[in-house]
Amino acid sequence: MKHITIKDIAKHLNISVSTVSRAFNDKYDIRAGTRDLILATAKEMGYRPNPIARKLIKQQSLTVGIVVPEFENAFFPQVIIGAQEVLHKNKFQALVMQSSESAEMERENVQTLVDNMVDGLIVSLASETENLEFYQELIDKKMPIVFFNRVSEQLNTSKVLFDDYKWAFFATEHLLHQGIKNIVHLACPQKLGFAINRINGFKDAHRKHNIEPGEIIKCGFSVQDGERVAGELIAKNTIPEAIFSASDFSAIGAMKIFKRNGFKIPKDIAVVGFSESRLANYMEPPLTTVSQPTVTIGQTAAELLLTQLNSKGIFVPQTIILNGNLVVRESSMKNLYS
Amino acid sequence: MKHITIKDIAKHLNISVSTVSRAFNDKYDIRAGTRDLILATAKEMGYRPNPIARKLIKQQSLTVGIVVPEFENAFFPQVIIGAQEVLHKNKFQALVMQSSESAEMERENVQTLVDNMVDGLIVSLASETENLEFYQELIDKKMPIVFFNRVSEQLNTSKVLFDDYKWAFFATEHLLHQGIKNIVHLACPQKLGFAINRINGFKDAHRKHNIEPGEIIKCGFSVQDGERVAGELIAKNTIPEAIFSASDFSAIGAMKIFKRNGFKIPKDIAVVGFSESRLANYMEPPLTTVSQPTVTIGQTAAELLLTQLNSKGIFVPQTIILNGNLVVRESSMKNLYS
DNA sequence: TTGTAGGCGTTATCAA
DNA sequence: TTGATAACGCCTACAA
Repeated sequence: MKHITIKDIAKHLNISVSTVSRAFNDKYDIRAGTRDLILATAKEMGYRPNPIARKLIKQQSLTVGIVVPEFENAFFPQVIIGAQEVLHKNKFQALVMQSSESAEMERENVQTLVDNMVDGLIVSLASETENLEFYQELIDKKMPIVFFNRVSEQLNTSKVLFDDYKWAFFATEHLLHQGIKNIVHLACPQKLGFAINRINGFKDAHRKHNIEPGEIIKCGFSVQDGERVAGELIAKNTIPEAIFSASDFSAIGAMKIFKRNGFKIPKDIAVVGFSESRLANYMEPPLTTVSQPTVTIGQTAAELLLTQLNSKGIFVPQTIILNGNLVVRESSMKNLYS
Repeated sequence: MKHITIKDIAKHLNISVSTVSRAFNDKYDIRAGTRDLILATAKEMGYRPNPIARKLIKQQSLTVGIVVPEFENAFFPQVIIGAQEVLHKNKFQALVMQSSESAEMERENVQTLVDNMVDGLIVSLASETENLEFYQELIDKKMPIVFFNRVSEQLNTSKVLFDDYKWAFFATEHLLHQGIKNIVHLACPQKLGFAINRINGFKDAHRKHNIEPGEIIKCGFSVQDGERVAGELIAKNTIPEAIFSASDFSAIGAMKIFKRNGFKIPKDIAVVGFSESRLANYMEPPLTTVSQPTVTIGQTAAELLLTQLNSKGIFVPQTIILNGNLVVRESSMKNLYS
């Protein structure tokens, strides 16, 4: 495809390319008349400045790379929308890449973005693999990076996090307050930094109420994982009074199996999920879950990155911990029926 | 961030930049020894070819732009994953942009991608607005574009479509076969090309069985739209024996309201959705729906685009219509209970 | 206020 | 087989 260039306009108007260039960069001296003429004919000829050429010469791209482990679930797309919104307002463009939960693909993606001269990166780690040196090297080379949600303690950058401890605590307490004493926790893979925070929240809520915490079962993120665990509990005949799951999907899977085996939710087993999924509100019964401020996470990450980009010189990484809320629905309201 | 360049290597090795360049482009004559030396030191120095500079001189970017109206739902992300897979195998990179269902933003996105010298575009229209001339101009300028899912008949390009007519027909027939005679269709916004195909499938299935089609109600894509319509049906006391909805979400909303008002699904009202959402299988009862081959749609679109990119010279646009299947679940099996 | 010329990191055409 | 050199489209001293 043929692109109109600054040269075409210069030739057409019989002036020099630098004058044309100046018309598109206000900061230079140029007669208003000629500028208007240039702008007008440029528009007429369908000229658009070539960002590629600009990137090359300015050594900055006005582009930010966003790398997420997946965008199959609602969480990351919403974060991306938040980030894009802020970036767009600040004349920045977002390049989005997803890593399909693969550390290798994540590395490739980041590399591609760096090669393409992004000015900064917003990243959520696919997993806590050893490729941290790779990030450390980038950071050493002064590449601004903001991590969110899935971060590493070892990397000294700005971060946007959710207060997993607190909301796991509250979610657990919400069950304890109803007099429930036997809660099983379906925990996320421990590789993910927040898993331990959710576990600690679960434990400490019990401690506060002087109740022995129930079993903590390792469990994946998926519906299938929840189904499997519920199946095992039924097989062992160790049915808890409540389930607090670190993911909505495993909660939903567990709920499905329990219901299929004749248990009533929440009467026999109360269920609380985590990380408000689109499904939660349409479950039977609707699922109580912790809602994270997804869009705000994205906005905040973008803002932190822009701050860093604008701070010529010294910059101190910040960690921002965002708040959420517990969306109480029927699945956890045991005393409705008591 | 400082990038190592071809010059740094040339200086380091005391050779010319052209020799270094050649080492990275096999097709040129270069002594194996020097090439290996260059490649080795390049690696050591952390050099990576700058794709930006390459794009500029080669006038091709090995990059494809993908523009979708949204990626909140599962559909588009899956299509994107399919497209990325094929592109990646062919050394192409995908730049993904979403338009939040806004024609204006879509135009901006496409423009940005074109400015960034993408070699081609894969697009699903946000809506059937008048900005079609914009696309027509691009097509006239020889920009390869493949549309999918939401397309326009006016644009003569390759397209990837789903056989909406056929599957609406089958879905309707699945209800009629059970002896259901009074089916209401919740139709998509007519602006979307496939809405009319689904409506025609619905009508023709009735025609085949010599049954008068039930009411066709205009309805949006969302859960709320389905809730509203169900509410209206209840208010008017015109409860159908079945609902065939052109979207899973409106089906789910309708189901929710019907259930809340004491109707049993599928006993009182059978429900069929469209476009397999992640929720469908976890509804109560699980929702019967038409499943589209999302990943294949993306793969096919990418393949069509690559074909066009490789076809130096004459190229004839193709339209590929993909097949799906009806996932029958409990929500539509009325005769289970009769 | 405008033009000339050099350069951003590559590739490609010539000579050598 | 290698090296100068001119592009690609744009920006920006410096000169005019």
